[in-house]
Amino acid sequence: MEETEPQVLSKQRLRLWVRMLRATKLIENEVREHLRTEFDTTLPRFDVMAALDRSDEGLRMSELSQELMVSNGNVTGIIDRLVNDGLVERVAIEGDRRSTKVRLTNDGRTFFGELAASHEARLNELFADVNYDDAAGIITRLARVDGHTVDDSDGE
Amino acid sequence: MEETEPQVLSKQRLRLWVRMLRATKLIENEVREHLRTEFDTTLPRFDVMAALDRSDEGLRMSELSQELMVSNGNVTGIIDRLVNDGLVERVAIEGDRRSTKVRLTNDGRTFFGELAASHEARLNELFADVNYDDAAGIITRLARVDGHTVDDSDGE
DNA sequence: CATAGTTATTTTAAGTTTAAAATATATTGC
DNA sequence: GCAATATATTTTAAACTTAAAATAACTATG
Repeated sequence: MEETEPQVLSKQRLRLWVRMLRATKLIENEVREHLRTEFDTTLPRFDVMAALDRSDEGLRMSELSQELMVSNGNVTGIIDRLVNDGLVERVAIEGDRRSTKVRLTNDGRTFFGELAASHEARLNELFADVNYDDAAGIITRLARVDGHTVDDSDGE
Repeated sequence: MEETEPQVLSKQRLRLWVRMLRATKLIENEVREHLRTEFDTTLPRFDVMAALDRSDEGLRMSELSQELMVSNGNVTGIIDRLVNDGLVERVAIEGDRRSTKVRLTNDGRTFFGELAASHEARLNELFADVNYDDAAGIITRLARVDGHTVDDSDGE
């Protein structure tokens, strides 16, 4: 005995997607405003710095764009501006002159430290109505989502 | 007796947010590609048409931007292009010349019909590992998220 | 009915994003 | 070593996005 009404299931999945988009957009807008008003920075810049902060020796541009799931050329412009602001630096890679590693400067790491702490605090407010087990429930179920889409080679 | 480790809860909420972003971005990228390769259109255009399709007499620009949770000026450009493609039309509002309603043309409604069906089918594939109850579980929990953020006047 | 204030939209400037083309460097097969 | 191919990044053109400023039209008040 399997599904009696595949149409119902399909609609339910559509509802799920709309819900995911709505909840994400809502939080995202709040986070964006928080970063703008409190730190005069942007969400894309935050995302890039967060990825770099997670790595010690820095990342290649291609690693960065894969990690963030954005297009290749996109990262270039954001890094350019972060370099310009002195928050990020490009470091030559021994033996491959096509590529450079990109990493946070000391200033960048300090700045991102403040950002991250404040960001976590803000999220903690926004998710005030979601307790530990609620979060665990969503996390577990969402994990089921992203296994089915791309040929993701790195098992991060 | 309340929380023993608020720090742990805060971290959990941060993990939840990262998960939500990741899952959403993953699906979004797939949907974007689907719309591009199959219908030569974009996700923003789809979102606008979807909102218009849900209303019979059309929406004002401000209603549209609220519905989609994007900035005011953003919608202008997308509508301009959809009008240019003959999928959307602007209709004067009796008694208020500041504003016009925007609605799908017949062509637009037909085109969106195909889009929507194919979109639902694609989502159904992407969420293949999420059954009805999984979806219900996420939907319920995510609903708890977006009640706590904005001063949302319309109780949709 | 004129002025002040409000509301609805568009325009603007800067930044982000994508997909595709171009550039530069490595690697592989002769 | 040289040509062909592959890899890594940047550049480009078009679209999208935001926040803020500008424009236009409505509403209320005197």
